[in-house]
Amino acid sequence: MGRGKIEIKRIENTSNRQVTYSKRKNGILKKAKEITVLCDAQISLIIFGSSGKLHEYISPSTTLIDVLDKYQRASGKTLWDAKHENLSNEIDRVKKENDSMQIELRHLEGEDISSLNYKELIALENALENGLNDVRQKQMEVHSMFKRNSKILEEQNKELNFLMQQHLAEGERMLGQWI
Amino acid sequence: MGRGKIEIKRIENTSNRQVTYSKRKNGILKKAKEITVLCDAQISLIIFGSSGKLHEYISPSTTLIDVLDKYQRASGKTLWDAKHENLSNEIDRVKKENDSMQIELRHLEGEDISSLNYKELIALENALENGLNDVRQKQMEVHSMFKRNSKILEEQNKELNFLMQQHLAEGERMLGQWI
DNA sequence: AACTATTTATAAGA
DNA sequence: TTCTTATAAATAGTT
Repeated sequence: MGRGKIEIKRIENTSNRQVTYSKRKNGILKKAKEITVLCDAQISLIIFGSSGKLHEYISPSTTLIDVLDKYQRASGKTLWDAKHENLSNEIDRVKKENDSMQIELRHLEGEDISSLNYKELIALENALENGLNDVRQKQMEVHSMFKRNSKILEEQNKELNFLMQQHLAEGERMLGQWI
Repeated sequence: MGRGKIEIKRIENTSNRQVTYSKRKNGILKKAKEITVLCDAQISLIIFGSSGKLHEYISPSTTLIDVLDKYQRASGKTLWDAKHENLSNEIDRVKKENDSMQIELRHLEGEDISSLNYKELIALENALENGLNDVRQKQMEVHSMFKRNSKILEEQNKELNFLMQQHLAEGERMLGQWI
């Protein structure tokens, strides 16, 4: 149907392929319209060119969803449910991720640690100590900043000396409990 | 395209209409196949004749679901029903939960704490200290258990006394840095 | 984007 | 339905 006969195989020349696509796309859309009018068929035609551009035809007085519903009933294949299952699986996956994070969080917050063995307990302690060190270092950085700019450092120093005494006493007390 | 030209309007004669449907249905299916091969287009064609019989063509190496997914993305139209929307929403919700837990975890592990303000830093420190206390208390419980059953307690005690001296010295050192 | 020689699809008939 | 065939329609290659 043209100056020459062509084989039905991929057209390698890109611009040729695009021109042919454009022509035949119009052709098939026209055919789709004609068959719906002539034979009152119900039709859904969705085309993506290699560029990814969408072209569609849905017969009038219906919707794609109607066609797909009818398709499911007629073919016995499931469309929504298959999609549905994929989503459910993703939810399960994310929820499991969630649960394990929740457990880790609870452990870091000191809850449910009875279930841990000694090795896990040590690892948890290390994680907490590291975290605490980082936080305290950060606090110290913040504090240094204040220090440079503050005139009331002396007052604070006094108070902190007092607190230090308490800390030391507390340290003594805790050390007594250590074993 | 035939012995005579026909108007594109419904063919009233039923058997004529069915014959034409059958011919044109084959024609459009052939056209659909050809355009996918020639232009590597992705295509979904679903036809219901007036008798209700289903005919379809889906381009090879894809599925109707793939095409419909792509269709949704390209057209912005929603095909999946409310059930789907609910599931999608749940995924979003759970993923958000996930993200905030992840952030919290990272903070407890001492990462990304630069973004916290001082108040948040204090709260984090408290959380970590509480966690650490709980963990250490648990460790102490474990230790007590050992203690009751162990003969080498004396040796450990000596070592711990030594460690205590270091701890106190360290406490002094840290307190010096505190301001 | 038009043109046109050919191929292809198909309407009508058998 | 299927085959045949005259004719309409689609389109490949060209400009």
